[in-house]
Amino acid sequence: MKRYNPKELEPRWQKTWDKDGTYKANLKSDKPKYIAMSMFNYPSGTGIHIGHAMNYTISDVKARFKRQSGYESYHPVGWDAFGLPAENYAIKAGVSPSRSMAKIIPDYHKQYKAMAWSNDWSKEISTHEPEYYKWTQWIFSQMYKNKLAYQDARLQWWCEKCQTVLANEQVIDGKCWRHDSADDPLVEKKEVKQWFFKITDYADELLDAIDSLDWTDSVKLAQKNWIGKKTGINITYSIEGITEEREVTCFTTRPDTNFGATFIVISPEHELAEELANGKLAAKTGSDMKKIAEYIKASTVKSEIERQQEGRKKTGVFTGLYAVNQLNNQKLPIYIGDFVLSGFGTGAVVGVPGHDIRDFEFAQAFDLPIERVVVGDDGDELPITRAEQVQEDNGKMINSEFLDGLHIKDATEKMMDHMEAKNMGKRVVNYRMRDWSVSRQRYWGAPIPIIHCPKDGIVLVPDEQLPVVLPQLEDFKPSGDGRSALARAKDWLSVECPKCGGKAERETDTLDTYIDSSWYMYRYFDPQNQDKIFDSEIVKKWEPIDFYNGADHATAHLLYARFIARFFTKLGLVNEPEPFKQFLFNGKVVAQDGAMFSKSKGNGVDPLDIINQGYGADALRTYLMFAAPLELWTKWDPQGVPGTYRFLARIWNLTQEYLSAQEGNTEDKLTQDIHRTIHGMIKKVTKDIEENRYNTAIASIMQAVNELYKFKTKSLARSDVWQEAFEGVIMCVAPFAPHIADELWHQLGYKDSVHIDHWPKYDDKYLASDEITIVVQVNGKVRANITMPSDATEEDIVKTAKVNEKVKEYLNKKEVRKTIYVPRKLVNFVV
RNA sequence: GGGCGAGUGGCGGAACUGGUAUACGCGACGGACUUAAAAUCCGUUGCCUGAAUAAGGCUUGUGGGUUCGAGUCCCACCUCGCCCACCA
Repeated sequence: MKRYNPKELEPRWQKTWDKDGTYKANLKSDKPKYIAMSMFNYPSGTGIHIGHAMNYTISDVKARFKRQSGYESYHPVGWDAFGLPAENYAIKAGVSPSRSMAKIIPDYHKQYKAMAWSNDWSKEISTHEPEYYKWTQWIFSQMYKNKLAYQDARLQWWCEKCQTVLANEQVIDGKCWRHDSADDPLVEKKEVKQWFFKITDYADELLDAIDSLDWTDSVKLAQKNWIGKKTGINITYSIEGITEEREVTCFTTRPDTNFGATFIVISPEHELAEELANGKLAAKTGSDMKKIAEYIKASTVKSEIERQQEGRKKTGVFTGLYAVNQLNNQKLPIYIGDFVLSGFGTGAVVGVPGHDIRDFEFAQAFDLPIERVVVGDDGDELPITRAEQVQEDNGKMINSEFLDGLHIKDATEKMMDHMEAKNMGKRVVNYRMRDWSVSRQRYWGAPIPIIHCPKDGIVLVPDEQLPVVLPQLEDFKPSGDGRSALARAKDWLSVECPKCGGKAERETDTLDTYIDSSWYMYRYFDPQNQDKIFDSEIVKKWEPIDFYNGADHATAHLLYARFIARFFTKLGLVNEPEPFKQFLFNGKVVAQDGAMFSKSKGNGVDPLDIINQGYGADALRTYLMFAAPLELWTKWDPQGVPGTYRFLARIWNLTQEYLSAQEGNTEDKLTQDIHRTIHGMIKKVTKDIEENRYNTAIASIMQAVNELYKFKTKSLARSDVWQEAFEGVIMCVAPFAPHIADELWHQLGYKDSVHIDHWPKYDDKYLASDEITIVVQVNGKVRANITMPSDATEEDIVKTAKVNEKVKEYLNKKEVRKTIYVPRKLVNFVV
């Protein structure tokens, strides 16, 4: 008998599939289409790790399942090759990033193939190739032409180590996401001229569509929070006793509490603050210009993390000015405080210390009055002196004249109506989301296709001159003045202005790599197109992506991709505004102690090691999909792969036994049992894979195999029903363990691959048994099981249950007050 | 601080719309084969009392509730994980 030897058979099948083009997708096929993919990989040079093995196997199983089920199934492959890690690695190693990519990517090919991911290699893409980034640049041009790209000088997060600006989501705990260890520097704010995409124009669209997405709920919620839509009111206050006439406008979502307002705080970046600091304005009674200027300076230098380290201790400075609350003519002193953010709302807030914790803390720090205007569920009406009395998000109004007695929700509406009628304020909507900063001052990215002309200003590179090819440089370190290394590429830099033909200079910023990854799924459908970004006809046939998964990038990447898809619909390039029909936010594999696998900790698990130890990719894939539900984080168990290896070997051994058995008949009872087992398995596996519950799908195959081992002790013969059983098991296990499946499929006599168009069908008629087991309870406790013919009536069942010895004991001649009967399942006697 | 999710054997985890809790796997123990080991196969394995594969009791983080019946539904609390975080 041949032994199960993955080391021999796996490479052999990989070659065969390659040669036969088994996984090549025909995008013009008449079959129904299906595309499953995981977020593409960033080739870092360290190879794939167990986390990649997890991610890509998830979408591969899905793609294989659909391919077997008769779909034209496409499992694409590509590389997110631009970006900082490759560039930093190149700086360190002294090799250009393009050269190191040329070396790294072929290594990845080997690893992907060893894992048996059913990729269509003929359509491979990489974002760093000019053929690809030509179209990334084209997207920028389209944005610019549609007035969705603009340049603006803004305070940006700046990482000293990266020498580049960072998006908000790239700042983690006050540090750069790439440099977040203890000895790394904190990020700073720096004023930089940046290119932006106006994603905020799409905020409502992006928000409204979220509910209808078939995505992991936590991701949908994260997207909603990221957009952060808030409806409120901008209240404008006039300022008293000032040298020039001024107003201050505050945004609030809680105008109902406005009778409790006792002060106003503006952000250090507020223009009023600036005017006070440079002496343009002052209170008639005098403002401490020096103190104000010092405070502003100190707070801009202060990093985010320093502010956090100070906890909630509020700082600020009085301006000498007062605003007037028109509701009750109360004078509200105006402060400058750094807890107020300039980027949200109007950069000014009205302080209601009785009902907002931050305002309360500020009031305590500056000894400002605290008024109660809401009584919460606790009924506490006492003056507010402690923090835990603050913040009633439910309650009724007091001390608020015409609002008294109203619930806060109704009071909010009434106050907004009142303020709008009296011209005190105007309803507004605010978003947390800002425009997408797309400039990076780094070398390894797609150059922004812009030319700066002394005469014509900003000029777009004409489409026919794209791509603007990234020049080969010896030294790609940032230039140090805030510009990328491209600023030193003098030949490249100097260019003829497309408008006037005069001497001009290229833009030296490159595009954020999130743009590369926000449209790559479309390029998969037409990877070689030289004339267009892609053929819309093919894309419209294949969109949306049916299945997408990943363990990271729940907000930024997915939101940007959705934005680009919506932009593409407006350009008529695609039909579907939502690019990903289904998104699964899968869990990660972590070390046994719960720590993340990482190179620096040296606790990584290399999938290739496990394969080469002799367990094979099939056992590894099966273990990863079996260990836990896909959305859960899993701890790596070194005993796990041997376990699934054993399971596959059991299938192998049993099949060998069958193949060397004599031809013969299988008796009816056994035939029935085998049918029930196999068809039950097929039903469960089909449903479970469909619903992304791979762990229980595998469990039910294991269970069926265990059953077959029992059945074979009765009689194992080369009969139709046994043949059907082995084919069923092999087809069901094929998405998880593709090599052993195709090998055994051929041993069973087939000449084609199990992986195309071979998914078993089940028939419910085999699932029915002629006997049913009924649970009998007395007072809700299980006391007996009875076996009844499957056509037994309720009357029969209850009668039989009642006379059961065990049950009789518990009924103990007492009167049965109530009998509950659950059809074909259970009887419960209440005494 | 806010939001979301999860607590089930020694471990990873099953359990459909409330109906036999602990499927499947790992580990452990026992047996068969073997000179021996590995591999393989067959058993046992939630906890407590019991000699018992007799019988009984208990058990899904804790405490209450609804129900004939609760891992599942409701309320309160505890613990852990993830995400966001001075967003007005």
